[in-house]
Amino acid sequence: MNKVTAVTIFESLASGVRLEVYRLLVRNGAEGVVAGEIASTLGVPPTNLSFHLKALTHTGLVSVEQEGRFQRYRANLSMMSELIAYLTDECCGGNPELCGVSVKSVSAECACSSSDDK
Amino acid sequence: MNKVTAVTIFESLASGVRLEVYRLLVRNGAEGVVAGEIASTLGVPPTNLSFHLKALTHTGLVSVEQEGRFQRYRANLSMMSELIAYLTDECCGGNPELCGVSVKSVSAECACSSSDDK
DNA sequence: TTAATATTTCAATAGTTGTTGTATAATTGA
DNA sequence: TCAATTATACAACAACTATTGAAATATTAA
Repeated sequence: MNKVTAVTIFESLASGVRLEVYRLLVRNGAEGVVAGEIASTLGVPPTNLSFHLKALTHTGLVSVEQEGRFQRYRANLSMMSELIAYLTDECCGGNPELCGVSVKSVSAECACSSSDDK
Repeated sequence: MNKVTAVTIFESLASGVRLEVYRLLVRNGAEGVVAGEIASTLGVPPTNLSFHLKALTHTGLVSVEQEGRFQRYRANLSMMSELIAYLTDECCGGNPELCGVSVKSVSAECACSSSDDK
């Protein structure tokens, strides 16, 4: 994780629409959600949603897979783990355990994001 | 943690300058850093730094304490813990342990942020 | 092939954010 | 008190972001 990537991730989530999209995808885990369903669930016009989904996929925070004429989106949780590590790994001069924030890395077998971890 | 607060925190960190400030404060833990030292360490003009510090303190991500004519800033790590919890607590329909991301809450005795946890 | 569905791209516009210099406020030491 | 130091507030401008509707692209079904 580097500064530019971290800033881009924060920009990705610094929008009410994108934050709701991300959380919806986190809740739906490996199953993911297709674009039209995201739009109807959140009440966001498809044009606008597409704009925000593009921002989220561009950072890698969300992945997309074509499924016939649908686009299925999923949250990429390992990116979030890396981000948290970046924010805390130098805490107190390199002793993150003192800070009360810990992160386990996402394993390949993770029930929540396995189909999404390539 | 609610949506508006979370978006505000992400906005706070969605800037190279603010992210560097935050990480500098995390590294310095309870000791904190005064504004002038932040400015010289990061090479940011005082006027501009003040703008960014205001944004960080406004969200509560950073706290400030007056010390004579200096303003001493510190990272508020408990806010970060809450944010992470907000992002992951409904993962996989309420089973965050499946996601590989865990967060311990910041304790009052935390060596890193104790003088900052009021 | 044609029509319908799902999604994205484009262009226009409104609003927001970041940067700078100058001016101001607050604290300290002589 | 006065001058020096530290930091913030304000105003102006450039740059970026979000939203919308209309048009385009891609897939499926008839």
